[in-house]
Amino acid sequence: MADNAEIENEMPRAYEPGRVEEKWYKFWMENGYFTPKIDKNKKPFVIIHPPTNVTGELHLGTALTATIQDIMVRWHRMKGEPTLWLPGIDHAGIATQWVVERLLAKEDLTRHQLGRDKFLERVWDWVKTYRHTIIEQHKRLGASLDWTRLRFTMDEVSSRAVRTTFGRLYQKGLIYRGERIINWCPRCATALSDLEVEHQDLKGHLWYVKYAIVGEKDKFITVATTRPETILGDTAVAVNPRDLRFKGMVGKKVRLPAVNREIPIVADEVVSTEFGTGAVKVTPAHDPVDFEIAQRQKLPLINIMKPDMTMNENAGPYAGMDRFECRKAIVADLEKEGRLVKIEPYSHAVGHCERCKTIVEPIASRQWFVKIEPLARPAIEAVVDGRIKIIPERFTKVYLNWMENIRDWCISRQLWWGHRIPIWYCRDCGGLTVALETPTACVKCNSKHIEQDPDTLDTWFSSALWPHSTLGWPDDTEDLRYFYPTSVMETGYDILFFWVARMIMMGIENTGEIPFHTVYLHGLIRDETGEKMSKTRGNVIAPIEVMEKYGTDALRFALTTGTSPGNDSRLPASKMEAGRNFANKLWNATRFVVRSLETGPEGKNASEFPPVEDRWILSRLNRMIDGVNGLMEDFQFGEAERQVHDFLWGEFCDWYIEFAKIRLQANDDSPLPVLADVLEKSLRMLHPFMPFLTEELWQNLKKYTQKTEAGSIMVAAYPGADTARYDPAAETEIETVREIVRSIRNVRAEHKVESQRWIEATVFANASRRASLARYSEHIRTLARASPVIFAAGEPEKTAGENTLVLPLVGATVVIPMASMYDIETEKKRVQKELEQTEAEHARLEVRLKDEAFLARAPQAVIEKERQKFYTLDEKLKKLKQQSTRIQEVK
RNA sequence: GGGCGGUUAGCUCAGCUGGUUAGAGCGCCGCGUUGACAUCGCGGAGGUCAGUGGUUCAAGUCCUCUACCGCCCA
Repeated sequence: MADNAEIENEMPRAYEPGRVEEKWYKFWMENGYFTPKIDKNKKPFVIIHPPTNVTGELHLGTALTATIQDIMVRWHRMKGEPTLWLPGIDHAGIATQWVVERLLAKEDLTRHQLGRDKFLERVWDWVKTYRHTIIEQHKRLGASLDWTRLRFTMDEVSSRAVRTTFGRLYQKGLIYRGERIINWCPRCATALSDLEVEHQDLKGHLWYVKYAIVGEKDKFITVATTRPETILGDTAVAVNPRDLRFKGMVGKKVRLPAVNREIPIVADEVVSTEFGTGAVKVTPAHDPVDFEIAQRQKLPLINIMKPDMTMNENAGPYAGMDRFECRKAIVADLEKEGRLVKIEPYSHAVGHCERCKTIVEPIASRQWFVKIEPLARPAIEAVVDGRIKIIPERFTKVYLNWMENIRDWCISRQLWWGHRIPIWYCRDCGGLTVALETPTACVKCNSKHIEQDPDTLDTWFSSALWPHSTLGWPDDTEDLRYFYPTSVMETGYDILFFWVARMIMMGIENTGEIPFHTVYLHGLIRDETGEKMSKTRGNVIAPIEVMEKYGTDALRFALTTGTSPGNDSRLPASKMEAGRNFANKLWNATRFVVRSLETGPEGKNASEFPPVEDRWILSRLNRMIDGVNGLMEDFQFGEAERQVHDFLWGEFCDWYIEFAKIRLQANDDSPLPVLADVLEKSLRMLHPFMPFLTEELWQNLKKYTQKTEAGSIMVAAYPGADTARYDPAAETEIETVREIVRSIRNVRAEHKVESQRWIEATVFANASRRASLARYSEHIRTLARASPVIFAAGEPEKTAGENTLVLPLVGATVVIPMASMYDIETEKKRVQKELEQTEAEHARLEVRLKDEAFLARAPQAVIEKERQKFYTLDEKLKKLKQQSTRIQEVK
């Protein structure tokens, strides 16, 4: 086993993440732990990392994605499964091209001046730099990705998968070229798919414009529009056939203002009688609904805009104006001509480019589309029949709803950066050649005059293939055979349609199998005030800065602890602090254990009959292990992490270590093996969440415990619960001890006893309990600062002297004679309050236990539990009542 | 217009298939540097679980309706 990572001899007083993180990542890499060994007898666990956008620095969303995936992957790896986590980077067509164009702009250059090839060279340069950054940042996060299998969406293998898929779909008739309404982003100068458009309600106006009816003097029909500039592209006016207001109008013609074109009035079911006047203008080249009307009514399309959204020659006098300028101009003209009937304020949803937020223009254009319905059908089935499970479950409905109403996918982009469409047009015969390898001649006529389609494919086309293309598809590789179908697809719920849905469709289409059996969707990270983080808002937290300030494990802890799948979460600094504090707490607990082991070798004095506290912590440990394993299986990582945290801090540190100190200080080494064992197992439990810290501590501990062969905690076994260690008797007993200690601490605090002062305590309990509790007199003495601690039999209320505090507990009664610190008023209040609380609960239980329905219908175990509770409470209540009466007499 | 989620302590959130006196972190109040840890310890205050009606022996948890906030789709 490699042993090239150094542990410092002396552990510093505080955890310093900066000193250990890099060292361990290097150690893991050098030992090849991230690369799985293919073992045909074992079922692998596989996560294909959804490719990270190459334009960005690591942001919190990617940090969260990586952290959750790393948790799953490290956990499965520790369970001994061959585990593959495959990293990927996405070329991000539009975003990357934009970034590089902006860089060029600083040199006063455009991509057109540079030319396609030179431009692509520049993009590649840029991509290489940022690809490196992203990789380094993932390493910094501790992500145990198999870097030997790193893939980029534009590399050789992925590109071949893209071309192959395109070719197959084309041959099957599922890819076609057609003139349809697409979303045009004038800023990006490309078509977008429907998914890449964000709808936003904008306050605008509704203009009522009257069109003159041809051949009928002074007769008009009035239409309402939110976009008067599109009047120039109208090819009809449409009304609902059942709308009596327009009876007799259908078939007549109207004359368009501004361009003086004659267009028909048509009847179409789709027209709402509620909207505007009931008559709408039809601009088929600039509106999806109008486009459909035009298809049905056989109306011509008139495109009135150029790609940069200035008006073209069809706009007549308005040619050359920008679309918004044109709107103003045309409204002014209509007004002048008296054609404007009225203007109403009106808000409506306007599409914006998801990338650059520019208002998109719906425009009829010739583009490539995927006929999606045949692909969607099997993808729907896979989820409906449960082969693919979505977590959290509620997103199943969202997925199905989208899938069932899916529309054809516009896949061509007027970009240079991306997978160029593998279609060649023949200048001679007009035929199309679709090819895997760049062809030299037309397949139809063998002409050499062929030219490749200038456009590229939607970036999401290549990411849709990701789960199989990364494993070598279309080749029949060993990786593909062994690792596909993969296990889990983990990503944010905002990517459900972009990635997950399309991966399922394409995975099934290309391989005949589902790409993964589980989809795990996490929520979005918001800032302290609940706002979505964005560069424009300036509220972005850089993960690197957080890692530098608090440590990587603290960030991972903050991102995941106590969160639940699919729910958004906020990330205030206090959460990072909590992570850092926990790391430091654990560091110091380990430091204590390690130091103790240095002086007393482990196991030397291991007792054959371990003290109850040892049995207690082992019982608690195994219950925690059992609970955590169950939660992990159930994908409840946030809750699992919280339970490890609570056990380590609240039980191991707060109580067991304190108990252990008592024996250690008496030169009894017997707690050492328990300290080491519980800590070591807990570290393993925590490792998937906080990998750096746990490795550093585990290696420190390992010097004194030779139990494991593993060279690293990340390949040590994930603990399973040893139910033989469950020990209810020990748990009850220690709970009583803790209760006694807490009760004494409580009165000390309430009565403001000086911390240095020792107070007497007498513990009353029944004989058997007394015998076991007596062993804890030293514990109670030390932890509650009580001395002497006396154990007594009999009725505390009778035995106790006048000037005493009586603290009735569930397992015992503590009596404290403390005349010196006695504050009768405080004590009266305390007793009164406790009496009230106990009475309320007592009454509640009494009612329940008298309820025949409860006795008849509740399970026996529940009834018995409630009855026990009632008895102990009843006893406590009696004691409290006596105490209350007694205390009222004291002046 | 259709759908989904949220509403639990001052703040941010857990609370799985209904069953201890509803938890955590932060904040707040009081005390405290005894050899793991002040990035800490001990104690405490603080909640009619948004409202309404119902199912049940039993509801924060299941169902109905309502209000407010947020998101997705059209």
